[in-house]
Amino acid sequence: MKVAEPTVERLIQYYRLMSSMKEEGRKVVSSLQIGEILGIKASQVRKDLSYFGEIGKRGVGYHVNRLCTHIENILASPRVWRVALAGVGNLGAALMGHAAFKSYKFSVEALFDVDPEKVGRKIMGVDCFHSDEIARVMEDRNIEVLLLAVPAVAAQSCVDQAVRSPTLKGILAFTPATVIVPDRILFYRVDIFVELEKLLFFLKEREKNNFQPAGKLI
Amino acid sequence: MKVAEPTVERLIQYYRLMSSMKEEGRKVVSSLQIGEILGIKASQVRKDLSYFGEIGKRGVGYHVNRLCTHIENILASPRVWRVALAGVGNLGAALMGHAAFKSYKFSVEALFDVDPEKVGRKIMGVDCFHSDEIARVMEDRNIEVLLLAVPAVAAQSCVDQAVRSPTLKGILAFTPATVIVPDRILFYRVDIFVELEKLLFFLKEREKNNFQPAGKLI
DNA sequence: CTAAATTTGTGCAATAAATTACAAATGCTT
DNA sequence: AAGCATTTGTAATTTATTGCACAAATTTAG
Repeated sequence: MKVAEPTVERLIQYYRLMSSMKEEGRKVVSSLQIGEILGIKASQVRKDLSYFGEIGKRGVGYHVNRLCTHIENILASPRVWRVALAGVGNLGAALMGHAAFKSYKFSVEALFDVDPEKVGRKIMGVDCFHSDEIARVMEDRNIEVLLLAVPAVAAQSCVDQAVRSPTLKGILAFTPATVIVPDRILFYRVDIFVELEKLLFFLKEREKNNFQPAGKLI
Repeated sequence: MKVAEPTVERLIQYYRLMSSMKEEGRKVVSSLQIGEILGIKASQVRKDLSYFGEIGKRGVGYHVNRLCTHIENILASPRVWRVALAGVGNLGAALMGHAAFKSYKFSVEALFDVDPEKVGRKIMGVDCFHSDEIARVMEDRNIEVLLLAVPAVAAQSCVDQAVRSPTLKGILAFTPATVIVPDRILFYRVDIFVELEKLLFFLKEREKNNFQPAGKLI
């Protein structure tokens, strides 16, 4: 039973929404209401939510607490993933400091940087090593996931080192650089500049057509 | 003639690759080679590139300089977009400091923050205003695009202010918060934590199936 | 208790995107 | 100059994703 990527993405959104509704004390919600808030068609919401079994109640809607727990189970981790962050510049710091970064799904077990000011110290409670030690430390500390927040020029060399550790399973990269990664490693990318380019491109298209061809909502 | 989003995304990748090949002095490249580097099927590359007219040469491949200019024209801006950045924390600073952020396609005309240390000063040459002034300043300075790098709790209020300016056309948000945006505004989102959740989810799925069902490459 | 109003779950249709397969064009080799 | 090896462009097909429409379940009102 495999789940499509767009479905997982929406499940995460539903989960966030249910969490906040739970806090507000809301008890029940319909697919139409979920859809309106998130900019998704109600039928899509129902299809996504029913994929893992009947969880709603006909004529009523979805029970917020129940749905929340349900999605939590679907998205649950089998264990706490061991993560390392390479690049403790502004972006890395932004990540570390972000509330959403404190998750029970993973723990940050090592940092890497080339700045002598940072190497050898603990930053926010985590040991920072020199980037030359990525392979060794990742294996020693049994790191499964690498978050790559280094400058574009350093990206490939960090990846090359990281994949030498047999413990590595996935990489999430925040760099516009093209990197080569072996098939056995799951690779995801967050590319701010691609998104910005896309926004400007479709802004131009809208202007050309002189008005709005219904872009993305939320 | 409308262009699909996945196509635009790949065009941006092709453009980056061609730029770097151009610098390396490479003259010719085939769809197969492009595809291997970027993790895209050669046929997909050809379909994307031929969409705007025949640009390659059969039996030979694509001329790097020519292809570079070609894609540049497709992605070109009609003018320099006027952009503002709300939230000059770590993430905002990371953006401002990034090499890829210096583009001839847009110029940053205003910053917004609530920190009294920053408000009223120039940061990297750009005036920083208090977030309460978003609506006024955006209209005064004719800002068309807002980059939203504020904490989740502040996101909706910033958007509400920004959409009051009739000059606003698009928003790129870096927040996991759900925000309501009117249809006339083009809205894009970069959500690091959704990507991280997706990575962990599919890592779990791989493990469950005991081995790799060919994930995303690059 | 019956009828009307909601709202889910889901088979089927429609749309979007990726892949295949191959003719046409080009260059290289002999 | 003829034949072979490349490589593009694209029509046709396949796969993926979304949207529609309606039966089934539930609640509310009279």
